[in-house]
Amino acid sequence: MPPQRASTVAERLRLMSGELTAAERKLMVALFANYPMAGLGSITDVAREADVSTPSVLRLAKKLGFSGFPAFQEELRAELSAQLQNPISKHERWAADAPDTHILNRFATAAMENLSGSLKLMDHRAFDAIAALLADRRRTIHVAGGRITGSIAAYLVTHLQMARPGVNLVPATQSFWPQYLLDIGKQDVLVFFDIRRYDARMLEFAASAQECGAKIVLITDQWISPIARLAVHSLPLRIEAPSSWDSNIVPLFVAEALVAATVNASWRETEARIAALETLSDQGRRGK
Amino acid sequence: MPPQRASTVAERLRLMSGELTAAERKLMVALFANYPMAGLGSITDVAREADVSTPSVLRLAKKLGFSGFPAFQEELRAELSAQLQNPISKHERWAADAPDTHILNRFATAAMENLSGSLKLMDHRAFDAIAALLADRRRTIHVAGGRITGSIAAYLVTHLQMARPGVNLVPATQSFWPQYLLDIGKQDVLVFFDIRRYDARMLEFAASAQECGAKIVLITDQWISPIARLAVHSLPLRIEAPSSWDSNIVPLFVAEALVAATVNASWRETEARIAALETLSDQGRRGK
DNA sequence: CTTGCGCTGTCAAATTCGTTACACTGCTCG
DNA sequence: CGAGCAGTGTAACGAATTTGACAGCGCAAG
Repeated sequence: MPPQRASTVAERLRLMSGELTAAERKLMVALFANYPMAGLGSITDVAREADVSTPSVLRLAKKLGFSGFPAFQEELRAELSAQLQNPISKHERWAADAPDTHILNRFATAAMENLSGSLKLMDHRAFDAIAALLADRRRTIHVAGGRITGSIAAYLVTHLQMARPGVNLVPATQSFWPQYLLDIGKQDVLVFFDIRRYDARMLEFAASAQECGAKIVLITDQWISPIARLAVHSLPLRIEAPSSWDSNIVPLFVAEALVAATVNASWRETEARIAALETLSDQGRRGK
Repeated sequence: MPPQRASTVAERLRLMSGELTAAERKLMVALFANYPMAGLGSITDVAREADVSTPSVLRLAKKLGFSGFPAFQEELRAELSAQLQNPISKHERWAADAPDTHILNRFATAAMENLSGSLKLMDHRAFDAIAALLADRRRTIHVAGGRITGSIAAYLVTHLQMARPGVNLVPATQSFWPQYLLDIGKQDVLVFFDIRRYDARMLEFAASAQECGAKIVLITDQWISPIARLAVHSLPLRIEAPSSWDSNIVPLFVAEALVAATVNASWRETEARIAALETLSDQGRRGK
């Protein structure tokens, strides 16, 4: 086990720099030349880079207190990893005065990790392409969700309807689906929310819709719904939660961001619509 | 030599994400969880981290166009090295390769600020008290939302119904409200989602419900709905978004956290219910 | 000049790693 | 319902790495 005094390998090396032999100093110089990347190859690579023999590298590692070269290397990786890690891990206190184990704080941590994890996983060009589809007024939009995700789908529809005409929510009742398919045209866009416990019926529905010529867009979890095979664009999201069920915060996030992107993409047409909606709402309010 | 089309391994993975198998997706998720460090251990480590077998890692590497795992790893190291020398990498990146001004990144920043701001604003004892009310099976729960927040209310109802009996969604159609009031009893709990553009009708409804003896719980924004005067507990949340409309991510967050807290508070009773639900779902699936 | 000590590189053993071959599982299609 | 297939894991092989042992070299002290 490495000593606890100096936290990093670099620090430990500097502390010991007085007691290093010639070969070890060559190694140190080579390592600092681009730290810590230079230490991440095989022991052979490191030795050749510093122009010393392989055992010299091993001897240095042991001198620094590691059990062997792999242990040394793992420490380097851990340091680098910590350095790269998102500052999210900076334990910024969440709910004031509540313990870290409080459900609010645990959920907050999970939500943050899901969000940043999803964004790393996500292809932003797919996102942009979806927004462009949604902004295309020649296309009719249909949004479908399952038992749980139905609320998210409804949320997306509510907002999209404020931004553009021709937006429909696919009914939750599955027996309506066959007749609903009748209204799906060649240029239509179908947005599916499908997260695990994937619904086999929804897959069938997607297949039928695709045969009608509709474009399929999928918002799913990291394990990816089978509908992905039919979709022109898929967004895999992280949805883990410290709970009996999954978290739909990130799907909602995506829905909101898609609406905003859609509005941006067709601002000229949307502007007037939003203004008209405002007027109508005010009238409705005053009228009562 | 790897193909030149996509410059980074991450990019290549995203391009191929549609053609990945289940094990390969697990690897992708694990790799992105801390990219690219997660790929720098031995092939055994990488496999264990993603919970797949060693050959699956190798297969993915070959699928991406590398001659073998070492070639794949060397590419990752090269990327990391380049990234470390560029000061750009200091920017904690959200969506990979997307500019900071991309709507996804702006929304992500807003979501984080809303969440941490809400938690600092929130009284966690009020939260716990609400959870205790929701967990009390002697009380019937009613959840109401407005035009926008209706979806969030529906989401809360869907989940609460899985955890306990006696949970109702107040219908969105306002003309049903008078008759709905008939069913509200003395010990009932009414959860309102009311964020700005507060609905005057909802305030009236809340007042009537309170006169029936129901306990009012309010989830609102930082400007606080007038219903707060009637409520036994209020949770003010931050909901700003870089968009024409407000963000309901934090309200959804609260809904999910409340469900989890409710489940925790009455686990003994809930456990059996969840198990029964599982059984019924499976039967329903197999039965069809 | 010689002796002894410490450092370093060469070599080979042991272990771990990367890779290939094969068998099993679950799904799709006839 | 059975055959075929894609996908996955287990197990064995070969390759590379890591590590220990040993011998040569240089330096310093006697």
